[in-house]
Amino acid sequence: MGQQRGARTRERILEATVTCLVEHGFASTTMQRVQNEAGVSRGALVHHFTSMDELLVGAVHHVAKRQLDTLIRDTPLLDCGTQGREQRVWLLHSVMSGPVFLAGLELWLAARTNPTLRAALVPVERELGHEINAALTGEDATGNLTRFELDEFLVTLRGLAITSVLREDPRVERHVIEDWIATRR
Amino acid sequence: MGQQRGARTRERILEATVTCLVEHGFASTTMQRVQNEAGVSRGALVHHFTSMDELLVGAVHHVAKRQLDTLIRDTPLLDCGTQGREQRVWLLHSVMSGPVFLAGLELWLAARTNPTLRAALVPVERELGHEINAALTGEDATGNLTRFELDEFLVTLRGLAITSVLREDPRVERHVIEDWIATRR
DNA sequence: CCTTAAACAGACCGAATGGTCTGATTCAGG
DNA sequence: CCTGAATCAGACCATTCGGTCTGTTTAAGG
Repeated sequence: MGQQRGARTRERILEATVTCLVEHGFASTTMQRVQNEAGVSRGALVHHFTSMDELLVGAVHHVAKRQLDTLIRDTPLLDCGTQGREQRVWLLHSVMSGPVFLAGLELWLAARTNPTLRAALVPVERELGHEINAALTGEDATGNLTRFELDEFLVTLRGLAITSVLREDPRVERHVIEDWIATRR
Repeated sequence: MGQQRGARTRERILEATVTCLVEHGFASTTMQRVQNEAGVSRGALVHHFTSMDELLVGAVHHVAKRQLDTLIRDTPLLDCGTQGREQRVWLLHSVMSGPVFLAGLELWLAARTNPTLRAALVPVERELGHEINAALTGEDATGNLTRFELDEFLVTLRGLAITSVLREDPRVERHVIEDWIATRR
């Protein structure tokens, strides 16, 4: 059972990192804040992540894992046909929104000017993209999206996320998504 | 003539701030870096912007001004009809991309967790939105966009910006925009 | 039980940060 | 020319940062 102890505090730390990213933003996510939020000592934090960059890389993987989890959890529920098509769109929206995605967004933008973070985020995001692609696109099952539709809709979802950062307006969000569905039927 | 001296260094500082935001990101945009980039002393920097928040608020206005400048510079060149419609889309794209917009994006996301920055950015962005709205939408001139189309396209542009942060792929960008034009004609 | 390595606690450090303070310099108005 | 406000220069400071280090606890294997 003791095998789990280290893994559990590691999880606590990563979860605390996500919380800090969401509540304080990337610039104010410090080791001090993370260890306070996680309720661990400096020694524990440093034992699992020897540097700040390493912690952030860990957060990248953690966020991707969380997103992938919700994806594979809800994928089996999808129908076929037009109805399933809408379900896919809203499933994507659920994966690409909420606190976890917000933390990912902070990391995403920070990765632009942080080489280490970028080197970690690019392949992770690529793989997540592949998973999404495998789950929601294809020509066999009716209701699936095309590859381009997927990429395009991901762009829209990112735009919605960054937009709603300053203006919290669920109606516009809903409207844009419904219009996206309507225009490519 | 001396009236201009202060204004000129102030401009240098703001321009340096934008440069730092683009090259190092929000988290690594420090007063030290800004004064080095601007080539001014700490005294000069502090004289014009008494705090970091004030500097960032100044940067917000500066970025908005720069964007508005390119907008009103190119607006008179617009045609009417279908052709003008495409021109409007690409004009919007030129306003919502490039280094200046990237700096704005850093400020935008940082404003989420920085109350001072948020309080400054929200009204500025609203006014810029009004200017864009007045210039490119309406029912009188053929080729103009509807209000909703504008909001929707701005979402797409923000999504493209955040997407191309990690994957620099002009073809996808171009493809998405052209598809946007094609689907709502 | 005993040993050993993993896991953790917390004091400590140099560097960097935002911000203050005292002077020097510039320059417009009288 | 003189005066005073605006502008700038740069030393200085308290705090916080990421990171190191030493010592203690925990728990698994022999």
